[in-house]
Amino acid sequence: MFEKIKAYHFNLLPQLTNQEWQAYEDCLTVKKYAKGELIVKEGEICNYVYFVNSGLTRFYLDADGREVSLEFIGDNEYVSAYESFLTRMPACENLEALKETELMQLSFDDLQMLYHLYPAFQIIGRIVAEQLFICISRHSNALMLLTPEQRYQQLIANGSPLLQQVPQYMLASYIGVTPEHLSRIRKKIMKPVLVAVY
Amino acid sequence: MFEKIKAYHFNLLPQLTNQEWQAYEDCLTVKKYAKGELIVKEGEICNYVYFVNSGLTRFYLDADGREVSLEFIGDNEYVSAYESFLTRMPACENLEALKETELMQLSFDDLQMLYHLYPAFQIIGRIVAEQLFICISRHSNALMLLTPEQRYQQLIANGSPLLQQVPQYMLASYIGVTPEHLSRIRKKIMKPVLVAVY
DNA sequence: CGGTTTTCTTAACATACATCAATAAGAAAT
DNA sequence: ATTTCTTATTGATGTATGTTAAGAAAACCG
Repeated sequence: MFEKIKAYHFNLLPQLTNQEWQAYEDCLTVKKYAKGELIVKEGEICNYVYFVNSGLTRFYLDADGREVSLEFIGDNEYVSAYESFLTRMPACENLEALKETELMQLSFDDLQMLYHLYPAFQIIGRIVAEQLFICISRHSNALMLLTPEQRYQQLIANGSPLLQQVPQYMLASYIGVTPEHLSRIRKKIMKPVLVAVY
Repeated sequence: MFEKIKAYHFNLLPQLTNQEWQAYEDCLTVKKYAKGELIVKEGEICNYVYFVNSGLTRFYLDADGREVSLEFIGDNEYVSAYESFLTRMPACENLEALKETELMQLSFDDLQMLYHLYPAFQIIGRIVAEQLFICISRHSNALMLLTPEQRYQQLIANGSPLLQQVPQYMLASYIGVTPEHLSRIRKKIMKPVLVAVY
């Protein structure tokens, strides 16, 4: 039950002592979500940080019906509506299970308790926040710098597993276009520049 | 010399003891930059976190000549090419003084020393990273959700001081359009919808 | 398996934005 | 004050992307 999250933390600094790890395990509980279920709902305060044991999740914003996908998070990663979690204010994004998904959850109160009892968790909390900052900062830079077509090309170039696992209309909003336009982009990429030289 | 940064930290949790504050002050040094000078150059490792005593700075990416403005940071705020600072890898963004600017700088090594000696700095480091995450996460969401015109309207609605202090062509790249197009957006906003009802 | 729903593609047309070029308006320098 | 450089505006034109609508393909379900 704890193998995956333990393996994840084994690669993290600082390493936890047995006592710290035991305290951490005691705070974790398992949750299962069916395909399509919402893990975090817009408008509600997010009370947990989740570790994805198995499955796939999607963050998205809902602009009166138009769903804008922000991020897809799968196996062996932490996920949370972290802004809401930190500020204790209602979340503006939704977190959805894209398929049968198993999570380990850690509550806000338990985390504060760990911060208070063990300085090592303070350091981990700092490093996690720093990593999150780096991820989203890169993502944000890509949004400013690249066209939607270039962002799609990057998914291909990186061999992103999202291309297999995520429906195209969600990828479309992720790269910032309509599903119709992504379809055009794909067509264009498949039949590359054919200049009529004969 | 330390009034502004001290006032800033007075509103932060946790409060520093006199000893901690003294240790912090001992690490800070003042730097002045002239208008147009680069504080952090793309390709170089950023070795400092800066507190802006006075002046105005701009982050931007350089896509072969086309400058894309990411953020403007002025008086009484911390600023750094934080990804580069954290990872010790070359920065991909430039940080420029938009006018005569005075900064207080804290080096990477000194910060590690403070982290090591005083747990309070660990907590501050965590909270700072969390705040940064929140800021950029909101910015990133706005990029996905709003049109350039709506982003400009937001600047107006928030009474953003950037409208006065930053040249329009920099604001244009900040909201994601060309200077020509921002000019047209402004024109359209000034002469609002005139439907011919007579 | 057949039917139903969801997802993907295609086309025609509309709109937002980029590009290029010219000019005008301001700011800085001499 | 005159010149020079930078910044802002405007118009003409091109391209990328959105919208609407229809049909095709794929996934799901009884």
